[in-house]
Amino acid sequence: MDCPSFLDISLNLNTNNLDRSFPEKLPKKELKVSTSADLKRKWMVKDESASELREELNRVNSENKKLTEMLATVYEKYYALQHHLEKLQSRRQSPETDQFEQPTKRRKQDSDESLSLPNGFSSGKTYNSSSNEDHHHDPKNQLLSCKRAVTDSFDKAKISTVYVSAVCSDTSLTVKDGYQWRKYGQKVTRDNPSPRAYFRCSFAPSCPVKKKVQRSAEDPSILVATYEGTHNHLGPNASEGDATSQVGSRTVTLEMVHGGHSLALEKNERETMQEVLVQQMASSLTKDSKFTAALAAAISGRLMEQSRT
DNA sequence: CGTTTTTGACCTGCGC
DNA sequence: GCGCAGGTCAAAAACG
Repeated sequence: MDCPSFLDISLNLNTNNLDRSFPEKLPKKELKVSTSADLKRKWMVKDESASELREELNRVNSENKKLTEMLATVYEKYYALQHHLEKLQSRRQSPETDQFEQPTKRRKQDSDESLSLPNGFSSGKTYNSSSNEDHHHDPKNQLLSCKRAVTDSFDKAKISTVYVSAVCSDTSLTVKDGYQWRKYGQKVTRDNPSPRAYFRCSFAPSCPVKKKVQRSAEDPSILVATYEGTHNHLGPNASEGDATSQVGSRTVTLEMVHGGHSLALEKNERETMQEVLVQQMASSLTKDSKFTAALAAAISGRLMEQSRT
């Protein structure tokens, strides 16, 4: 899958411009130093360091290229996932072709859910999109946040569902959203081999919010978190629940445009996505002790060289 | 030792 | 009324 043109995924380090500047400057200096043997020796040292710098720039350039390729791969995977969801959405709209439809009896509540995407991907019932959770879940933090509006006036608990990508091998069933949760139960449900975990906000009983987390039966790499209720206390700790921490845990989230059955991203969301990816890469690099050590060594080495000349 | 997680038992609501 | 399935409780275990 090609990256769309609106996404400039190259990491512009301006190394090419620097590289081009060297040949222009060098000859001028060489003319001057040719009159003095000492200056000539000095210049030869500088020339060596210039070639070193060129090598360094070449190395950085190739690294830049690799990073660009990595970023392209990330985009590729993202769009594949998006396409997959789009397919599921279209299946939902044509129930006669819904291969996931459960022939057996279901509870009324579940039947509502089965009207839409299979395996709890969405709900035929519409839910309120203005719940507190939705405000707390920054678009950056959510892979897919399917918002729904409550039509049932008796349902005072606002419900929202969030889809989060997760590592398949990770069986913890935890969705980092900044809040602290206490697990109070786990159950294996009939239509999904993976267990469903039940969480209460750790501020309970003063905070009534509950959360259910279960792997999607369709795609085990996706965790489906269902939030019920509204937090009646201050929001999550920024250091815990902000976009950076989510990025760090390899969770990339986006809002899904639900009303028009379209998965097309709004322009600002694309920019957000781009920012998130750049942050992710920067975060990965700064967390890599080898990289930072090498960078520090290179910088200090260069400073030492300059101080000597 | 206090807090959190696990897990089997129990409760509740729905369909037949 | 019965059986099934989801949701909750609470004692025990695990953890820091």
